[in-house]
Amino acid sequence: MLNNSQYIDKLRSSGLRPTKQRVKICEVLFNTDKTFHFTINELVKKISKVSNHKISLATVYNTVHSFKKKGYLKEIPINSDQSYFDTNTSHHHHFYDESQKNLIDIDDSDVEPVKINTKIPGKKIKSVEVLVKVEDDKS
Amino acid sequence: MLNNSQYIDKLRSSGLRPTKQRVKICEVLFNTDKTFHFTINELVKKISKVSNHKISLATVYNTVHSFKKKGYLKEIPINSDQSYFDTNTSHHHHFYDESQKNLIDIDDSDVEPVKINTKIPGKKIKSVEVLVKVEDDKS
DNA sequence: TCAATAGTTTAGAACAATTATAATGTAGAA
DNA sequence: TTCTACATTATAATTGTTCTAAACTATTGA
Repeated sequence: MLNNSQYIDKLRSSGLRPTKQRVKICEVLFNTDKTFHFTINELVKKISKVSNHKISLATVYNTVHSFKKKGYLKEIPINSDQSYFDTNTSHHHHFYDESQKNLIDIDDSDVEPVKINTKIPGKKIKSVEVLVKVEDDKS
Repeated sequence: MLNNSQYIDKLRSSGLRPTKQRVKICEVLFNTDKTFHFTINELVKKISKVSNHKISLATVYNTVHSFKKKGYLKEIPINSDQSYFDTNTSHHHHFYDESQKNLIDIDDSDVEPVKINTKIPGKKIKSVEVLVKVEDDKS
């Protein structure tokens, strides 16, 4: 929940020029209490709903990728025809409802720490993500 | 590690006609002690290495999808430009080395049971998969 | 204040993975 | 053997994403 000048500062301080397009995308992504999941397509639609000045698809891709690189967004590992991104960059997990193609956050505190009793020589763990696939309970 | 007539039985018993192509793909996928991970592209290459009668790309896609539906293959949830499949359909997890785009199995016994302390009304858990992303340890 | 320049945006082309199409082929049942 | 439903095939179509190269703009420093 920041205002534009704060987005400008944030962008500048991370080495990204605060262009109109980037600030607009910040507004759409971060001007809310809730974090959310989105695909590029959904983001494009949301932008055009909020703004009358359209941002080109290439710019949306570029911006999402640079925000991901800067750590403002996370990519969620699920198999889908599209990539999902998450404005919640804290450590957490997901339910994925395959029937409705719906993603739901699982708070890190709702998952007991995952203990991995094996390792790969020369590699260190970067992240541990749990994906819980659910389906309709017909019982 | 089955022979062709066993694959034929297996296919027939799951309602899939044992065509030449499906039996050949069974051989390529399951005629080994080790389970492995593959993309459709890699599978196509492997088939053409083993056999001189080529199977069309569409058939490989169709077959992999029907094998997945029958539970002979699992799709591995990672973000990539291609889908990864796994001949190991038992419950297990993965390391993903992003720098080398390399997937490594983690035995279920090497991961302490993942306890999820929340649920979604009306849904039941279908699977719980852990993806551990690793990177080079420069320390 | 005003170029210079390096980073950005853009439309559209290109690309790659996957799916659809529709004609031909084949397994299994009668 | 013949019929029918299911499979395979080559190819076209589709879709998500990346590339390209020209136009644009934020920043620097003269």
